[in-house]
Amino acid sequence: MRPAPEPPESPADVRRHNLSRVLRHLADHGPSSRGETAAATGLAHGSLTALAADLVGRGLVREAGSAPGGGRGRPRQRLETVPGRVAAVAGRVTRERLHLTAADLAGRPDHRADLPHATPDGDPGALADALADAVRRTAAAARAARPGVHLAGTFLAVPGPVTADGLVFSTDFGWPGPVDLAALLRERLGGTAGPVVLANDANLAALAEYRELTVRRGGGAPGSVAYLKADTGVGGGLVVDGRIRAGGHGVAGEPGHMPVALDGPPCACGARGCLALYLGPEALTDAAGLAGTRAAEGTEAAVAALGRALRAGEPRALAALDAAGEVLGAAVLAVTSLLDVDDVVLGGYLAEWHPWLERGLESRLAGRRALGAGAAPVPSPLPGVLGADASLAGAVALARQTVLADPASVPRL
Amino acid sequence: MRPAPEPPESPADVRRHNLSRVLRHLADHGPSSRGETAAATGLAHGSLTALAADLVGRGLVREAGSAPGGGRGRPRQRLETVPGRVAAVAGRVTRERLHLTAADLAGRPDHRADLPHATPDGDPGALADALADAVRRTAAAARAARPGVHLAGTFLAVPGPVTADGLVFSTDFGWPGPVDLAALLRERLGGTAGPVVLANDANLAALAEYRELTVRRGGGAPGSVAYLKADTGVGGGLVVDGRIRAGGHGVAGEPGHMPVALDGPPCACGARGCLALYLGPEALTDAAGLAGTRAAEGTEAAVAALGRALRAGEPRALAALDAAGEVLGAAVLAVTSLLDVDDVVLGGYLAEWHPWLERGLESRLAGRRALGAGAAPVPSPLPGVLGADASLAGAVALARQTVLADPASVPRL
DNA sequence: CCCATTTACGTCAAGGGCTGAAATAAAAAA
DNA sequence: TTTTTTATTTCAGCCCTTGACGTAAATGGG
Repeated sequence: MRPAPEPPESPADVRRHNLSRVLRHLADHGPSSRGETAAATGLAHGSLTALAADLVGRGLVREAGSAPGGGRGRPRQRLETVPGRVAAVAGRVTRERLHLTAADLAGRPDHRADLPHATPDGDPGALADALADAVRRTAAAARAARPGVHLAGTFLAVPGPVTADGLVFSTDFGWPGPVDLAALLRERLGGTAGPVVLANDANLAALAEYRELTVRRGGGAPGSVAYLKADTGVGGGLVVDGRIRAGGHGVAGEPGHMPVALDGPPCACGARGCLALYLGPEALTDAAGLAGTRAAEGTEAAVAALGRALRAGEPRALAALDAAGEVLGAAVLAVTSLLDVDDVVLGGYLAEWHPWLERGLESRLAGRRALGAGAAPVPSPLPGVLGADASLAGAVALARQTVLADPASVPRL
Repeated sequence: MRPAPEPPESPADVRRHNLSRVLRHLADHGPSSRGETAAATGLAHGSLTALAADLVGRGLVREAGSAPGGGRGRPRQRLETVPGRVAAVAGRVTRERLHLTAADLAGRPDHRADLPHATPDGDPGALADALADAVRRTAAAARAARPGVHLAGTFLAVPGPVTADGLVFSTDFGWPGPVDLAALLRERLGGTAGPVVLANDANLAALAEYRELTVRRGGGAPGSVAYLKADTGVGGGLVVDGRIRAGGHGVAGEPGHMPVALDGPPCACGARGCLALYLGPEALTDAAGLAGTRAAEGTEAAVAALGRALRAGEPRALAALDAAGEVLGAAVLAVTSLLDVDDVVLGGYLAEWHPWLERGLESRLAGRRALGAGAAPVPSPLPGVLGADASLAGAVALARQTVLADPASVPRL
């Protein structure tokens, strides 16, 4: 693809790396003194003075008084990150709507907008116009609410694969081929609100659930998560060593058309027994006996009806979820065989209906450790906790990651 | 796992990176002048003078006369890598034998040894003793043949997963739990022949086939390959961005127990419809009607018999391979859905019998691009070209990668 | 109340790296 | 032989980290 541009390294890169190292330590481990931070990062004390001064100068870090309960000697001055210094415009674009928010890097959303975009199918320019307008509005609101805030950029979740070059493929928008939506947006925004970054919505949801999981477990080393969701379709994403892995074509971790049954029914994609044929909304609602509802009121209504049926304990619905759990269990085995991830997280209605999937999952995954006592354990899939906002949270997480990776991108005050 | 040691960066790391950048350019693109190299790497001319002098001082690079056919002006002095400056001990350890060789980094093997090791099952110390002895012998031969050669280390392919910490799990050797074989070997070698690096044999085979593929295609940007092999069992490996990805537990890309059939037969691992139940040597020879041969003469003989049957065109053998091709096709779809690799490479008898697998593969993979014109193409699996020596070649490739990543590890002359 | 002790942090010279401009080297053309 | 052209080397300037040393700011004993 790209002609291997891999740039040379310079002293400036060393600085970037070490600034990032210090800022990430403070962000992940809470307030700590210069000395503690130096010890934790392996940097010399002298370097830490300079690095801390740099971060303070950019408004990213501040002194938070002396640490309590010290013994003798000069008390430690604690450093902490400044919550509101940096924000980003985060968004989610769907076929019909634009969800936008300005969030600080802790993830607190603000200035939320949720508007329909009546842009004609297949016209990327019109969508870019609507998006640019909404982004400008959100950015302006964020700037007005917190004067002096640095906007780290515009991070958008889009339905469809995004390549390393930023091209978006999306049949959702009626685009037959690749569209450089980021470039269209940049043209219209002209550098306001910083760089424009697009990513696949399921990948961002994976990142958000990954972050949620690591925060809940108290930080620690970066791990890996495979995310598997179903709502309007079956999708997924992959986070390895804390970073989204989308593959060269942007479709890594997309399990919808992974075959799980050799002699399964034929799929529109040309293969047979694809996962989507078992876990997709059409298949699942039909299996639960809601084909009539689906035909009459649409797929979304049928999914809602299935949810009600499950809570009511209707036998056909329960049986359908049992079967789906088994298929999901097989898919989880395939994922863990190939990817060796620490965790598998479910999203969409797979998360919502996790209690009813557990029996089927268990029947496929129980006893699976038997072979090779020391071999990798197969993680039980965990229900995601972020719901429909996962990809929006993922956009914020990506913004956070971007700033933490290069604190020097934030201007000096 | 590890407590996130991520070290700080210093000017020395810049040097390491840029030395590597220059040496890799020369290794991958053949001889080129300082000016050309500077342009290709993005380094300043002045820096290149110093970097080239450093590499020359370590004996890794030499001047190769002026470039032919220049126009006016001072002719370009070409730089080229020195083939014999660095070698490594590469090896493959199986249940019964030790294969060892000393190879220069271009991959030319030398001083090949292939000896049985009659070490009692389950005794890592005895295996380490035998290995250390063979490694010492090979290293001594390499040093004698080329005085002054730098030995970059000992790189060994082992059957079984290797974790990031170097622990080896191997039921092949009758070890019930993890063994730090590298540490045992280091104790015995005491720094002779450099660092000891262990890696999974299938992962190394994947690396070797990846390198073979990129070299054949004329270099270029690092890509990704999924490797799928069957010989005494079903295994595989994963190379992404030119590097082995083994996952946190060392089992990424191990497809043997990936389920491909929801209602398939039960497997010893506790799951159903595992890939190994269709492509493993027992399953395949039985399907071809060679169960009798297998019972009488063993699995290896049955596999050989199946090879003869295929070449003889026996219908049952051909039918078994057709069916296996279909299963393999489904597995390839699963792999490409989850991993978005550029290529899938087959190894073991899957490579050898590729002609007979093609029909089944084709029937599963043809027309698979239909969905989403711009979506990722599904690559047709390619037969590997390295045969049984793939993992040994992979050990050499890993040695090469290690030296190219840190030329400063080679001492000044 | 003062001072020694202890701990944290700031300062600064030294060492190494990269850059880019100017100087030098080496060949072909005039 | 001189000029022109192109490649490479040299060197001053700047940035980064390190580690020793000095200073700041507390506690506790006399």
